[in-house]
Amino acid sequence: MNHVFISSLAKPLSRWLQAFPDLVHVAPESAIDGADLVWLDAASLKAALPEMMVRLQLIQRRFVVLDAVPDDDAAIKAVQSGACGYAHRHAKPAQLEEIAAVVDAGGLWVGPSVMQKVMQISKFVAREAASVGVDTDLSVLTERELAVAQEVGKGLNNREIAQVLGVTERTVKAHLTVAFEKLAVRDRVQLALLMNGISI
Amino acid sequence: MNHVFISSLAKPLSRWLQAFPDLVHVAPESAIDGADLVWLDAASLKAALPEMMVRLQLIQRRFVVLDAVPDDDAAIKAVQSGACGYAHRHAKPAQLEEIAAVVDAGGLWVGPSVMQKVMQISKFVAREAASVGVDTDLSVLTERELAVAQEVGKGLNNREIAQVLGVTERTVKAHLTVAFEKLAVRDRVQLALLMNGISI
DNA sequence: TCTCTTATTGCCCTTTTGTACAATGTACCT
DNA sequence: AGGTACATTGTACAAAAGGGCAATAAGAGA
Repeated sequence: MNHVFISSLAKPLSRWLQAFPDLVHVAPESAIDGADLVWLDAASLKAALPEMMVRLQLIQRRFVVLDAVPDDDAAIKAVQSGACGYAHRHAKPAQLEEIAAVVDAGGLWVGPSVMQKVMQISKFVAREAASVGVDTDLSVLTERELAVAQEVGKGLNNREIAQVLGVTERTVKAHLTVAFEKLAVRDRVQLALLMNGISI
Repeated sequence: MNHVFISSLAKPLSRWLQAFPDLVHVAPESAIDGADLVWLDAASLKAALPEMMVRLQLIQRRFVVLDAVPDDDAAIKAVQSGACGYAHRHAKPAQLEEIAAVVDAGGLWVGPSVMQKVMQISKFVAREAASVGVDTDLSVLTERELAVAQEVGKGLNNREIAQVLGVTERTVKAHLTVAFEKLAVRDRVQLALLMNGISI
């Protein structure tokens, strides 16, 4: 994993180096090509932070904000600006690695108190956001289960799916039974809707 | 680390065992003394889950909720009830281990979809213009046929639709038969997609 | 009044779906 | 070599969906 730390410091904190010996440390104006994860040092970036976050969000780059003060409100603001994590800049190397692992797995890392506040905010929006269609985690499905599910999403019946995939109808049913359980839907109608990004 | 899995299953899922070979698997009524981390299988615990969470929160025991449903509302609710994590019960062993590590480090673990919703809070308003949808000619349907079709579009089955509309299942079928013919679709799956603006 | 449409439901039937309980074979990993 | 996940298929069964035939009822209109 490729870590890029952005700060106005002369050199990165030793803790950062300890966690990621191969990290790249750059100034605010520098390019960040090829970075898997960007770490922003809010304490030294100061006023440049918001603009920096907007830029990273636009190019869909995952980033974590490191702050001198564990301020919940700042954390929420960071997450709303697209941050995948918010932590103390003096966090222990082990914790930094932890955060990197979580973010790499597609997760969001913030402290417990912050998370509760974030949850409060998102509670109201959750339903509406769901109606827009948030990506479902289809990675739980195997290749064949996914293939069958996609055909269901097109409106095909079992016989047609069997024909398309070159298997028997029984096999199609077997994949569907597992897919229903994994995606927690009741039947093919709900699966079809799910596959088209429609929340049930 | 001492893992205790609570479920109503006869034996733990193989994925759990793979992640934690030394796990302890117990029934809902059992004691959980000496557990470092408790995993609750929401899918099998069902209605007993909320009470279980309250109990664990009271004794300050760290716990993670495993659900068959990737439901973000449930995730938020779980965290608000004191859960340190919320994940899919079919999550891969590596992910379960990661969650355990995060929680052990005092963190909170939620999945990508919850994160996405949180991030979409600010963006949501801008996206409403995009939801226009292709207008199918639904005017050929009578009032009741349309009502039934709309419920199908939500993923309900005939019994539920009958209940909602206050008629018998037979009546629902009758309306559906006509609706299929008028809209030139074969079955309820295709109708459900059609009602959601998805071309077949 | 008589007709037409729509809504409703029953009985009975076929087809489709969905599951339970297996078994077989392959690939991969420890 | 043994374990596990995955894909595949079988038989058998239960549930749901779908439809044919037919009857009743309400409302709108010629």
